[in-house]
Amino acid sequence: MLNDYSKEDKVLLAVDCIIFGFDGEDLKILLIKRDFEPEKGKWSLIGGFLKKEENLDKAAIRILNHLTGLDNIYMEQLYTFSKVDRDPAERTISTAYYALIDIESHNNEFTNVETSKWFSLKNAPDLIFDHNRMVERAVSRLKYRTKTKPIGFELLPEKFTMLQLQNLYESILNEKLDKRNFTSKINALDILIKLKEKDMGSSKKGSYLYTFDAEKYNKKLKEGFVFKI
Amino acid sequence: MLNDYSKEDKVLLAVDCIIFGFDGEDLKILLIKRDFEPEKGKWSLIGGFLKKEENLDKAAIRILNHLTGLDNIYMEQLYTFSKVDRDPAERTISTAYYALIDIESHNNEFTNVETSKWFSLKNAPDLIFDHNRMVERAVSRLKYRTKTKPIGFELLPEKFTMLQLQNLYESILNEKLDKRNFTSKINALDILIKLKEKDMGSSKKGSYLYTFDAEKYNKKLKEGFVFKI
DNA sequence: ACAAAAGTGTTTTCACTACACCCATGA
DNA sequence: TCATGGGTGTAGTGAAAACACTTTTGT
Repeated sequence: MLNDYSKEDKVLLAVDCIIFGFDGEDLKILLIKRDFEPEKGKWSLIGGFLKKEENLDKAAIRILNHLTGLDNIYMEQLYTFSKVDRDPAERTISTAYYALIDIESHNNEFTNVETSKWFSLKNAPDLIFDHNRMVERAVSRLKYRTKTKPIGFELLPEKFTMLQLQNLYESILNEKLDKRNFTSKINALDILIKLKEKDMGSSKKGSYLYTFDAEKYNKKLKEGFVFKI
Repeated sequence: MLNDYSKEDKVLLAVDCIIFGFDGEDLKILLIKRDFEPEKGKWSLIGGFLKKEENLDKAAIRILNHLTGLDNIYMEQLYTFSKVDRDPAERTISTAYYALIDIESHNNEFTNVETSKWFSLKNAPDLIFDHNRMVERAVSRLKYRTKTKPIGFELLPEKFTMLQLQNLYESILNEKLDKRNFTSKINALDILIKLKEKDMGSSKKGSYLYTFDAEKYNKKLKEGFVFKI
């Protein structure tokens, strides 16, 4: 006996992406103005539909790349949203992914999408469908992840100052941190390389630049190291 | 302009359930022997397909109820698995849910499914498709949740002893805990009611029974209390 | 010389860990 | 009376939090 799959309902499976960015000040998300019905003209996450011959991770990468031109971006599956009437036009299920990108380094690559815009999380507009809930869930996942994995660096340029890193963590966790405690905690992790180079942009004295040492981090992981902030 | 949803691929969306139970000794999962092709005769999670007019949570509840008769069970969405050839018979996506049930109290309700069986996690058989990966992910989610939410109580009878609770945490976290430290940590949480009643089954002295005080817990939550073990 | 941001240590506090003996009871 | 599991407290250790002054340099 073969189970009769053919009797079962098939559905459209969408993928929506919450794209986080950081400009040194605020945590931001990238939104687009929808240029088709339903909800034309309202702000929305970028999204698309899963194709039969790809898996969800691939679909998310494709959709992100298609709308932003970006490649090689940190992405993670978040949750699958399935309220029956979530899309008034048609029964769709949506698997949400979130992505972390460094705004500064990729600023010029966005020219092909005139309708997209970065919003500070705090004053982002209302979104279509259940996209607000998706963003909420993404934010809380991001909080958790940054405490337990070094994914924060995905949001920063390759070289960054300790203060930028602290600002990033403060934006994500939405709380003030103590400068000395933060610095010594990060230094204790021993996964950054302190460069000879200084960033002279923000002060007369200048502040040292750091990079994330992925190789060292992975080596430490294998030895049982646990990232924790 | 309307986006042309009709050009997009539709897929079968399955729901698979990892059902955890606890018998006072070991953490267990409920599996069924598949009685249809493909993979007939092999062990598998219980599953079914999403129907057009229900959301995933409802589908998971329906599937669990249909195969076990159980109702009012803690369930949580885990992850959506989408490898292209995960089901050799047909392109399906599967959203996994995990459920927590108290084996003792529901032991008799399983009579309608002769092909289902509880397995200790440690010596569970190999499962079909990507179900092993689903179980792995469920176990690690369960570990995290039990540390940060009082969901462990879902796996115990309404009344339980401190030792049962400790055994449960030891099974889930897969490590030995210190009896005195565990007891005082739990007592410090102040979310259990110590009953006058004793369980005389396991010793001559008898051990006090407790129940989870959901009302108190919710009240404390509102006041900013953070559950942490 | 002074303004403005960078950089740096110590003390206190609190949570977590390790650890061992008496109690109550049924047989 | 003794064997069995139940129940309980304290001291020590280590991580996190609180906290302020000196350095550098461009203007």
